[in-house]
Amino acid sequence: MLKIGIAEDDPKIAALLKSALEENDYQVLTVANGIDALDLFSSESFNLLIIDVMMPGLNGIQLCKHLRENTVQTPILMLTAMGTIDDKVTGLEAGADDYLVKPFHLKELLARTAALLRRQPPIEAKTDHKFYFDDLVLDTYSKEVSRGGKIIELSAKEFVLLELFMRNPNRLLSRQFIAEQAWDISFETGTNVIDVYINFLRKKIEKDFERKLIHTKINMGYILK
Amino acid sequence: MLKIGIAEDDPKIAALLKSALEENDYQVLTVANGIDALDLFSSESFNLLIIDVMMPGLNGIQLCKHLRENTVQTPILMLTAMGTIDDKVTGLEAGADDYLVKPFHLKELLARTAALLRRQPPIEAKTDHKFYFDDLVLDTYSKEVSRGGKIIELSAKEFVLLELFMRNPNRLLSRQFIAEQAWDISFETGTNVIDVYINFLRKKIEKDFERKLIHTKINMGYILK
DNA sequence: CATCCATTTTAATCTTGTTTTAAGATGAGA
DNA sequence: TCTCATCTTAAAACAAGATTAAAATGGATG
Repeated sequence: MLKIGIAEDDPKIAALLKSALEENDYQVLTVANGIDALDLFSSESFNLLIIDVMMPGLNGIQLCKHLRENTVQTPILMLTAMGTIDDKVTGLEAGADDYLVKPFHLKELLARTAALLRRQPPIEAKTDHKFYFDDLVLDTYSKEVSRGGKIIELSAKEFVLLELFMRNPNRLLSRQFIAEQAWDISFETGTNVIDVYINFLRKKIEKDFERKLIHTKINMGYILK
Repeated sequence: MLKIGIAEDDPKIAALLKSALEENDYQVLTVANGIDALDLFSSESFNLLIIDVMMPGLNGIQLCKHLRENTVQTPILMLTAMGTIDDKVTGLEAGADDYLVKPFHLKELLARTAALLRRQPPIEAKTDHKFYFDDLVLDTYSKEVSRGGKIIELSAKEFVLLELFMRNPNRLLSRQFIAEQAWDISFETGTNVIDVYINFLRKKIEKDFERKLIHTKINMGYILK
């Protein structure tokens, strides 16, 4: 069952929303202020959050920002008071996915709710943006890498580095180039991070496999081939 | 400074994007319809184009196609309305590099913008990184050399030296010139590195083959012919 | 705020191969 | 034949990269 969290300080509106949504077979939890909302929405996982902009303590915008900063990805529907047109911009900027101006018809709320929930599985639709090389697959959306069908766990930096190679197959990449692209350093530092990370990558993507993919060209750089 | 062009007919969204991007130190130019966009994007050069699909006159897909036909290679980020999932496919087919479904988080826009800008044109792969002489091929992209289809492994210095010859076929290269170009030494040192490396090269690229390619001109230098 | 854990970076060592030096051999031209 | 430039080879000097461990960093958690 799909689970919806509501942050709304007006008890009448909160009750109205709750009953309307429950009638449509959603499971609903409500909180009456921003602080409680932050606690609840951060600790439990929801399919959708409905947040009122005007709340005592922590308002909807601030709440929204905090949640996004805590990497909460749940779709957020923002409820704004009429007249505050700029709330739309601010709300979206803070990380909301849609907004609704009060007063609204319950019908519209239900429609938008359904739309947002329907939009959740677009992760499946995002099957593009994959790079293939030999039996290695790198997906820039899910940030997943696999070789021969077997998922390989990479850290952020490891992923960025491998992505660079996958975007430039059969091209020799100098350390200088790699440093600029993956580490944003253009000057000469005495570091050997790149070597270390090449080593990390090799351990993860080559160790248990037959073919080597990342080759060293001494005094030149590395090449994926 | 990196320059971004935006084609968006909704002035509010356009302003929002502009200010967000400018805050991140991009230079931004906006146009409000497809026709103007085609004019501007064709005449001035940008590092990235952000194009809304829905626009009066010329829509984003058409604009994208026209630009690509005019050999504009700039990365394009397409903005599509919610729900029109197929726009994604159409957009990418028309030549866009990425797409973003409205409404979106500014954070995500900025992330994708950065990603697209970081990505350098892999189109480079197609053009002239290859030098040919007789049956010898030198590829500056992969740093590979082959003769008669057979791969030849060269060290960095050997490669640089051969590249010098391949860039100057049928030209007599003095030791002085070679020293300056390949070793960055302009003064007279008592070294014989060049002779030694010519010998290394000959062993690798001539030993197993019929025709000699590097010829000695006593008291003058060497020539590839 | 203190602690934990994973990630990222630095540093040091070891191995390997490249680059350079040096010196004797070869060969071309006078 | 003699001389000098070039070729060849081997060894020395050097630097690059692999690898490992340890230190620093940065979130997450209580």
